[in-house]
Amino acid sequence: MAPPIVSADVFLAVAEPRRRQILDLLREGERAVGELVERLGLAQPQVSKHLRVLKEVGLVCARKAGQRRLYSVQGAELRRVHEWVSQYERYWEHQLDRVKERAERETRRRGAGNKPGGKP
Amino acid sequence: MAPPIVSADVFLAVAEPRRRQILDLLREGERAVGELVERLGLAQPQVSKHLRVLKEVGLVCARKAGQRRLYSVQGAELRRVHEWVSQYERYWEHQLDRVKERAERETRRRGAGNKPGGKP
DNA sequence: TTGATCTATGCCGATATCAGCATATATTGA
DNA sequence: TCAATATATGCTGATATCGGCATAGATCAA
Repeated sequence: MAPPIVSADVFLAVAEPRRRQILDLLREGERAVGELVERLGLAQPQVSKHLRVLKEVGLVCARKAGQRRLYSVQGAELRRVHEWVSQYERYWEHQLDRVKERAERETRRRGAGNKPGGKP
Repeated sequence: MAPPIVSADVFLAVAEPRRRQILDLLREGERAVGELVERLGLAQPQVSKHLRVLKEVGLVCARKAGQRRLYSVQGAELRRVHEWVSQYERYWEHQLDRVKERAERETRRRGAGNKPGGKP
């Protein structure tokens, strides 16, 4: 994986399932690369590359411990994602309201959908 | 944009800035493709393609109104994103705690970081 | 210093994605 | 039926991304 130049974007970083997995593992606490490799069943270089992407967007940080690097979550950047997606809460909360709204849309479609009364 | 075969994934769908823009516009209410084109300053085919992706992951739905298609948000799928990212709330809430934790890590690093007392 | 371990980087090929352009497919109205 | 409008789809080239593999760099132990 060549040095990610463009993708300094949290949304993109998190769109990768493996990277979400890595973050989920790190939520348990600091982990060395080797431990992540073991638990992900992924090759070591791939894990290092994903970690690099995560580091570049500020989602993880690393500290040296002997010959190992211990990575941990630095999740502040996820706040942007949380704030964005939270704007859509009303679309899954109050599921009953959604059903109702859907029904209304149905009605509208059948009733005044094309044109109020104008049909061949 | 060829028919997206693989990317039936909400995280990926939402990783695209334009698609988030589209959703944000649709949050104001139903919109026809043409209106989105106008407000996004993007070419019509591109908008249609992004809408298709959003539709395939269930983030929007369309209804016919004359020769136009009115798209609206169907945000229930975003719940998955919200739930995932919410697991990381502690990383940006209580900023003071974070500072404290960071300080502790610093201490650990300096104190017992490499090896308790073993240093050239 | 030498060798072993742990991690990062570089290169490769396959695939996906995006924008741009042309064009096909409705749908409406004359 | 024919033209106009609105939207969808197909094709193309440029770029990004991912995994696999080899290897470089760092650190520790003897």
